This record gives sequence, C-alpha cells and structure tokens, in this order.
Amino acid sequence: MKAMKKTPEKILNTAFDCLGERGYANVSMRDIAKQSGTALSQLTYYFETKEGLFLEVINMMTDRYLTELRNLMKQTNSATKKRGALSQFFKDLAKDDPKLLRLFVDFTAQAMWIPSFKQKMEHLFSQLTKIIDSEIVGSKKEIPMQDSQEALSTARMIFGTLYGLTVQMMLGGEENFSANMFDLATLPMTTE
Amino acid sequence: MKAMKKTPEKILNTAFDCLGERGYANVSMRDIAKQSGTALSQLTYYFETKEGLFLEVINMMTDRYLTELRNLMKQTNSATKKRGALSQFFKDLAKDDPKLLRLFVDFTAQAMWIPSFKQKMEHLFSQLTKIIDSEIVGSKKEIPMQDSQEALSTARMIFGTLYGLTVQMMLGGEENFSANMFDLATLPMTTE
DNA sequence: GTAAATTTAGTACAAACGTACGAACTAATC
DNA sequence: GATTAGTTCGTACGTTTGTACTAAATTTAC
Repeated sequence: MKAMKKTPEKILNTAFDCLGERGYANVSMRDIAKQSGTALSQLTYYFETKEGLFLEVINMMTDRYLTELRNLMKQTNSATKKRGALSQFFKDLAKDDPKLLRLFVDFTAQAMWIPSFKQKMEHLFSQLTKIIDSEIVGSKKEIPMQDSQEALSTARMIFGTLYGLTVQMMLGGEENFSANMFDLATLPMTTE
Repeated sequence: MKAMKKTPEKILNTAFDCLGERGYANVSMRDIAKQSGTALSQLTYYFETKEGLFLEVINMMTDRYLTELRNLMKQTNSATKKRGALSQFFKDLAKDDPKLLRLFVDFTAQAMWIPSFKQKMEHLFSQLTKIIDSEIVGSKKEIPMQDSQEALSTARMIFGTLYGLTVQMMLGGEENFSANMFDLATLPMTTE
C-alpha cells in the first residue's frame, strides 16, 4: 500500500521541493503538477493562484524554521549554550536542509517585489529575531540594556550576521569558512 | 539637442533600472526595449541573449560597488575612520541608491540557480571582502591575526553582518533601526 | 440506492516569452 | 558615386505561461 497522501499536501510538498531546487523564477505550475503526479487544474482548485500556492509554501517554511529553532532553544538552559546552539543551527542548515535555506534566501529577494511575500517574510524575520531576543539577548540580565529596543537591535544584528554569513557560504562554498566563524557571529550579544 | 546616448548604453542603463525597480523575475526583454525606446531586436543584436544582457548588468553593478567603495576608502587614512565610512556606506545605500542595493540582493538569490550569475557574484563578494580585509582588518597590525586567512574570515563576517542588516532594513523599513546599528556591525574587527 | 457534493482529469485559451530573420536605412570606405 | 559594412526596425515563429472551463469520476449524505 502506497503512502497515499492528500492531494493538497502532495502539491505543497512538491512545490516546496521544486522551489528549493530550482528557485522561484524557474518553477512553473506545470512543473509542480507533473512532479507531484497531479493534474494541473488541481493546483488552482486548491490554491486558486500561483501566488496563493507559494504563500502557503512560505507558511510551511516559516513553520519549519520557527519550530525547529524553538525546539533547539528548549534543549538548553543557559544563554551561553543557547548562543552556541543558535550558531550551530545556521551552520548545519547548509548541510542538513539546503532546500530550506535556499528557499529562505530566494523568498527574501522576491519579497522586495511582491507585497504579499514581503508581508510573510517580514513576519518570519520578526519572529526569528524575537526568539533570539527573548531566549538569548533579553535573558542575559547581568548585562543591562538601555531598553528592550536596544536588545531587539542586538538580536537583529546577530541574526543579520548569521544570515549574511550563510549567504556567503552558499555562494562561495563552505571550504573557506573556518570552524568558529559562526560562533563569532553570535558574539556581539556578550562582552565576556 | 538631446542627450544622444549610444544604443548599447541606453539598453544597459534601462536594464539596470528595470531590474532595480521590478526584479529579475518580473522584467522581460520587451519591457527593457520599450522603456529604453529601442527595438526589441536591438537587445539581441548587442547582447545576444537575455542572460548575456543581464551579465553585463552585473558587471555594471560590480563596477559601481567597487569603485564607490574604493574611493570612499581613499578619503580616509586611519583604519578606524575607514571602519566608520564603511558602515556609513551601507547605511546610506538604502537611501541614496536603493536600486543598486535591490539589484545586489536579487542577483545574489538568482546566483543560486544560474551558474554564470553565480560566478559573477562570487567575484563581487570576494572583491568586497578583499577590500575590507586590506583596508581595515589587515591594516590593523596592532592586533595580530594568526594568519591572513583569519583576517579574511573577519572581513567576511563584517561584510556578512552589513549585508544581513541591509536586507532586514529593506524588508522591514528603516524606522526600527537605531542609528548606531551599522556601526556596531563593524565592531568585530576591533577589541577597543 | 439515489442524489448531492466534492474531487479529479483533460483541454482550451489568450497572453507573454525569448529568439530568429529579412528588409530598410545609415555610415563608412575606396 | 558605388559598394560594402554596420545598424535599426518590424514582424513572426514556436514555446511556455497562468488560469478557466467542462465533463467524468469519486465520495458523502440521506
């Protein structure tokens, strides 16, 4: 007996794969239909438009990122260990789930042109920085922040560094990246 | 008497504008032809293919970034001042030349899927980090680096932070970014 | 078991795409 | 001034695109 997934799920998962493999600009509705083994008209039946389908992919991606990161944060207690886990998370992503990573970068670019994408990606960015803030930066009470706004800025900078490093790594290959590079990226939040 | 630019230049400049305004996925050859006031067939006459045209746009973008940054670095002497100028450079870019910035981010994403784009963007990235390295990180002799590789890693991290912050700023608007944020981004290179 | 609702499949359509091609036009060379 | 080389333009070709639509098949409800 086959796996037998529901059609909408099959479509969504295939869309995720296609986008993570070939990118937004190079994936058509027919590609997804053929690769998922469903009829083309099923895509519009369940998701109305191409934009509608891809918005659901962004939702899927957002869920994966946030739950994965939240689970990771739960596994450790100290802010220092969480900091290490965070940098490890981004470092491993390129190996463990490159599709997820490429999707992230690609959708970030598309968010500049498509308003509905922008809204979704803003949400993802703000949630990610919020996690970094509350789990790591904000919890380090021994280092007094002027206000919560400054803590959020720090979280944004940490995330920015990780994001920027990740993009460089995807572009230039990982061989040029030293082992402690991503750890250094999370350093700004502490003065130790 | 009109400005009277050469046709290839007109096409190239218009392509630059279109891409910076609407993005790679939303710009067609016909768009560029119409907006530049030339015939569609002129584009293939001078640039052969769409990819060929866009590669020239990347070259153009690369030139602008590198010359602008190099000029900026020449204007100051101390590494500390250069550090300030660098962060200012990225901070201002969103206001002064948003098209250039959007082009950068968009092409970085496309580089994941199109090999010829990847090659060009790798070159730009490596040149940018090389400038940061030689002008700022490498010149700070008083802080001994284990080797030149570590210095380059530091440069990559600084650039990564600036890049990551810029992307966030473009996505979420600048209102949430405190004034000294970009300055902090260039901090990892010093311990002062 | 039949009727209604939902899901599937195939096809059709108009629009947009990159590229190719040939005829007109302009500039340069001798 | 004639001949060549270079440039411009319009058009047309073959694909591919997203979406719409209708009829068949399947599931659900009574």
